[in-house]
Amino acid sequence: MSSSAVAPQERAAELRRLVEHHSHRYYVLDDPEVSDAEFDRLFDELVELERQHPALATADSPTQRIGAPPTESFPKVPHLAPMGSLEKVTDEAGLLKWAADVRKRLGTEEPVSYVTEPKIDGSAISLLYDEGVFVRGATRGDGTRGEDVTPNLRTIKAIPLRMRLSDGEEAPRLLEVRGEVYLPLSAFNRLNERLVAVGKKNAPNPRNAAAGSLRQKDSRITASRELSIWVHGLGHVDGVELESHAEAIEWLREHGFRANPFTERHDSVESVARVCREWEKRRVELDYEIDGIVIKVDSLEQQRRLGALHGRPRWARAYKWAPMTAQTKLLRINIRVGRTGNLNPWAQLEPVEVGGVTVSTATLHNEEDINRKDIRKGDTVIVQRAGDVIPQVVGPVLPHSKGSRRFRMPANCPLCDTEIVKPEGEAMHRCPNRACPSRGLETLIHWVMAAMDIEGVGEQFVRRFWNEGLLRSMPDLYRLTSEQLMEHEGFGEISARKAIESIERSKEQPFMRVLFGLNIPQVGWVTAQNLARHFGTVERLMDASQEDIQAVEGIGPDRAEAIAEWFSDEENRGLVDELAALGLTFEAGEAERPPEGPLTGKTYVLTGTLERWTREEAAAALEAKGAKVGNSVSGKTAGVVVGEEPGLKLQKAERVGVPLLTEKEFEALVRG
DNA sequence: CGGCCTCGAGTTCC
DNA sequence: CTCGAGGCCG
Repeated sequence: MSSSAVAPQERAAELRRLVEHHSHRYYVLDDPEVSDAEFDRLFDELVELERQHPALATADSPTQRIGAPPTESFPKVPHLAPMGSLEKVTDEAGLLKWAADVRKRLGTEEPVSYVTEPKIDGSAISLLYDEGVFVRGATRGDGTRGEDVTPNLRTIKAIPLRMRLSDGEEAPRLLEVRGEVYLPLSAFNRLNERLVAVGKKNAPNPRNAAAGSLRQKDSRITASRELSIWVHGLGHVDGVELESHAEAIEWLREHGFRANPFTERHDSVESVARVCREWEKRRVELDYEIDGIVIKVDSLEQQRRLGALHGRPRWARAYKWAPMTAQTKLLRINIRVGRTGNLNPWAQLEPVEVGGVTVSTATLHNEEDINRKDIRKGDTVIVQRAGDVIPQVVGPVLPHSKGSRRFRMPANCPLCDTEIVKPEGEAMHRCPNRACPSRGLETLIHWVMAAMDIEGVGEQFVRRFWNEGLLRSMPDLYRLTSEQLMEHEGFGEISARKAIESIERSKEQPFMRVLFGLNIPQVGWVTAQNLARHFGTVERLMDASQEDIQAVEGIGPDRAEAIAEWFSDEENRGLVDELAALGLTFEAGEAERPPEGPLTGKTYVLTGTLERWTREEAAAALEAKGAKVGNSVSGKTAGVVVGEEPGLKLQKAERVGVPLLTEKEFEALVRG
């Protein structure tokens, strides 16, 4: 039917070659040569041609990746060469011990090279090529037999359906390629968004999502999951002569396979150790999860001599880092009432080690968040440390614990029994009772710790004397005597006097700190400073109208209203008067006037640790020149000072294009 | 009104 | 650190 002069057979072969070529550029090399539209045009033409001439639709045609009918189960198939698992080491000592063992077995005179590659947290698979054509793919299974998931693997575009061969080159009779199928983090996030949008359970982590996607009965679902693959070695091979692992990786690349770009060869174990250390920090840069580094002896001849023990090769090790995520039991969901009256649910967990520390509690933010993730009391949950620091509950490991129910915020405050309110459209529930005991206590802690920074008087001190009934408000603090303290265990004459002295000294703290400590809604550190500077004295602030307040930098109608309302309350006015009578500072001074300097109007951000400066010293030096020190990088940031072990702010700065400063450049800046 | 940016509030461990 | 939300600018 075709009007083309070219025979359909030839045109199909041509199209298949082109589609394969561009697909390889796009999915394996990440370096496309043609537009997506152009690619689609070629692909569509091939589909149409094969529709008209069904005989042309061979199994290795790129059109045959999707559309296999659902299978009932996955048959078990043997691996030609066994898929061993790797012995692991967890620290440098273990690595060096292994290297020493390798040298001993090979003879200490013999040089040994190693190859390192990221250890992908995905699903291990083996791909079988018969005369260069992909015919079967299987999971690891028990190492000798795995599950045949060929239709699903065919949907992964980075897996060549046919090996790339150079002119005249003959494909090996049989070839096994080993690799790790994984779900890129970006695809994982998209998947979870989709699942949640249609009311389905989200996947707990990319590894489970990858394994689950691979075992879908319907390969069309697998096709929608955007899986990819890194290949990292060969199993059984017919007639290919190679001498080293590095050569094998190169050979795989040449034949169309996708091998990880961070595969590196090393001549010393010290160099290997450095890579293991470096990647523990750098792993967040990748769009896939890695949980360690795989180290292999490079020479295949040495590998053969080293052999295996209990199916585990002596010539390779997995250097595994402490996990960033862990599973543990959610014992119960507790409620804390913050200083503003907000109700914060938090998880009491069975203690578990995550990233090197033991975690037993984690915030759960609010009711909506808990139910979006569908976290329930009694569930086994996944815990991770966000940004490597703050523990967070990612989600439940299904199924839920027996008889569990969705979480509901209590109707009444757990501390004062007042009915809880939740403003429409807001995420937080709150206890509206301003006299709620929890708020009083939290306000005092805020005063002592955050605002006044009273040395030797911390949270434990406040809690203790609160419970004794000696401390109910900020003024009470200034009426404490050393005699009263000495009646309590742990306070001698000296420690009691010291505590009272530092409380006394806090009266010298500047106006802005006092304002911050009053716990006025929506007034934090910055707004307190702006208010103090703008009004100068507390009298002027107390008498200001809402419009007056709105004239302050950074304050709009919402904050102005909250502030005006706070100062119109009789109880609050009484508190201010009482504190003023006790001698606290209610007039702006030096602290409220930031120095003018060459850097006025500029904001800098610090990340990592500097050699010769603490964070505070560096911030003070910048502020002395008139600069502000910000916490997050944005397009308006004047520069980011980068120290050792920088955090995510460095990447943000690079992305946004903010200038980076070394410690030297920073010093020149604050000196000049 | 949308999109950035900044600020506030709560947060964990040792 | 992260989230949510208020403020501000175009």
